[in-house]
Amino acid sequence: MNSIVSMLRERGIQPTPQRMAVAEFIFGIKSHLSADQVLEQVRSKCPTISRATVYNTLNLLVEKKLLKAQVLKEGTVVFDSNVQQHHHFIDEETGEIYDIPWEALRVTGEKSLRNFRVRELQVILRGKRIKK
Amino acid sequence: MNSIVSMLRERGIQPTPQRMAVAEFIFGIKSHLSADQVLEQVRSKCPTISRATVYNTLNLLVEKKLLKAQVLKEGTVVFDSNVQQHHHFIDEETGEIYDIPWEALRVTGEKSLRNFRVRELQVILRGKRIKK
DNA sequence: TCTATATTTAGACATTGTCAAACATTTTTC
DNA sequence: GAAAAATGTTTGACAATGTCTAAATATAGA
Repeated sequence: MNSIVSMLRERGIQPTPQRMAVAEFIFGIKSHLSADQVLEQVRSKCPTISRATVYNTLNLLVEKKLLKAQVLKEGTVVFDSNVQQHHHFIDEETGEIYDIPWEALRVTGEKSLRNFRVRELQVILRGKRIKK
Repeated sequence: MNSIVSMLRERGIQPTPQRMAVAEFIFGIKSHLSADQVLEQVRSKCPTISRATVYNTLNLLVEKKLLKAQVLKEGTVVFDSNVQQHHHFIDEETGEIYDIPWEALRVTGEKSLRNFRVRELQVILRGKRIKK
């Protein structure tokens, strides 16, 4: 039985062909893509899908906590299939986004902030990725 | 002598009336506004200024390090007249952005990241601002 | 002043995102 | 089981953000 079908059904999402095409694509990659980049890729499997449906589906998956929308790039939201807490590194030359494991960094002091109830936090690092 | 005029001249920026209007406005507020919000406000002082000039001027001030462009809001860059290192808190209900002083938080571990040369970092906190 | 350079402008264009209406599906009623 | 109603899904058209160009305007230097 297709695991993505049950994943969607568990959250009360009807697995229409369009939604399946989007979900199968986005859960099959690790990169951080914009909605239009997802559209472009999904169209190769499902050429008639509309832009609005891709946007609707991605936002629905975010609402159902299967996906996370991240504000990391200028001008566009990117979608992250990693919904665990983690940080991000952005290569300033290429724009490429890399996940940094939660355990790699430690942030302290947010508990002492008066006037702010912190629900989540992340560190955004910028610099140059070093080719190994 | 007007301090903004000398500030611009020091960086080799000709202080035209349009640039002065943008600079006086943006350096006189603490909020984080988008280019179109700046346009709207500046037009009340200088009604004939064009959208392109506001975009050009803001980007020029960023290039000359008098302003920092921040990717904090979906869909638009915001401009921050605080160019010192600091963190940001975003109220998830209102979208309001608050500066968090650099000293309020401590981040450790970024020196040990293999494969990444970190040039700058900031913590992005999200939650609810508590009315005092 | 004349000339070269710098700046501003309106509008065209590209990209990202939203919305109301059209369309399809499921449920209810008989 | 068919028709009607309610619900859910998809779509094209539209709005907002940002960049670019070419023409007009302003400024600085000889």
